[in-house]
Amino acid sequence: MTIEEVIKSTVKMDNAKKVILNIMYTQNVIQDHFNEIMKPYDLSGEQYNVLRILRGQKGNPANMCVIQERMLAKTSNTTRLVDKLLLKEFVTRNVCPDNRRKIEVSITQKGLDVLKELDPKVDEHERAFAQNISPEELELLNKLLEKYRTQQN
Amino acid sequence: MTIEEVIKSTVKMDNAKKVILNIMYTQNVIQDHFNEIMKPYDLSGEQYNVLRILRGQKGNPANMCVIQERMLAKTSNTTRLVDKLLLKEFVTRNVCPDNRRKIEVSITQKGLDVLKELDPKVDEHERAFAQNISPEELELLNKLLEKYRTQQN
DNA sequence: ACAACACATTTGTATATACAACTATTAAAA
DNA sequence: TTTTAATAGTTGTATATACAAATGTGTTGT
Repeated sequence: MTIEEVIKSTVKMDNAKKVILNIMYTQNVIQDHFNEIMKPYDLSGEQYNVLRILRGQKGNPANMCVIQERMLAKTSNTTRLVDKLLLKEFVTRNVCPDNRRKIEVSITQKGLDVLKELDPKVDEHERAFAQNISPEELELLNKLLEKYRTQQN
Repeated sequence: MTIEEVIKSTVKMDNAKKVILNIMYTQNVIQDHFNEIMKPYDLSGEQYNVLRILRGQKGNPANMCVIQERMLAKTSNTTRLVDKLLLKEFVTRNVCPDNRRKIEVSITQKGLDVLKELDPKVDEHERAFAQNISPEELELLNKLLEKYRTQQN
């Protein structure tokens, strides 16, 4: 399905506009698919993302600002995401003893367990899309996207 | 900047995962840039999108479900987006005389004026990203994205 | 020591997304 | 004709995004 078909556009668009719409729409499709996976676990995509970052810390706690800078959506509100994860007992939150401005967030065993259960489903989600194109095209797509979003002043 | 640098990942990711993150992140970058343009006009990206669809009707009103199906985010709440546009007097809303379940939404002159003022800025926004890659690469990117999101059962 | 500033995080407010439940209207079936 | 079902849109609730203001803590300069 072309992007024109998706938005039922009758007029011809140039490629610059089409790429923007294609990226926006593809992101929507991916996110909807991902949310379907998370739904039975009562986790949002961004909550999952925070858990994944915490697991990546390999036992060390992470400050709020560390979590923030590793997230895709740079403006999301880490405090409130962590609040939700706390309620589900997937993380712990403590004031940093060295610097009382900082907060140490750690993933709990319960959080690790849910991630482990999700791992194969997330892998499958990633592979499902990737299988639509060849490995060479996959690599090309990565390169093009990285080049596309980098302002060449 | 590669996607690994963006999310400060230390571990190696495979291309399937990288493409997903690249698409999600690129969409974020585009959207942030677009929101910057809309900000002085007190319009959100989705509100702009609704106005653009209404202009595309060329004088004819659009039902709520027509607007809905032409939007990128298929789950967004058209009622409330139109509410906001009504307050700004960018659209009108009337019950359809032939079928009282339906609503006819039309863009006002004030709405058309603000779109006209935005047109060059939106064009410039689209071109700014497109200029980072060649016209051939732009076309290839479109093809790859369309292929990528289409399940080949 | 104290003021001024920087830093880390939280809180408030508006908007948007996700999705289910609800209302009103029209169409179809019995 | 009455019931049932389908359609179009609205409303409610929870979560997330966007961004500014506020809070509390640490650091630096005088």
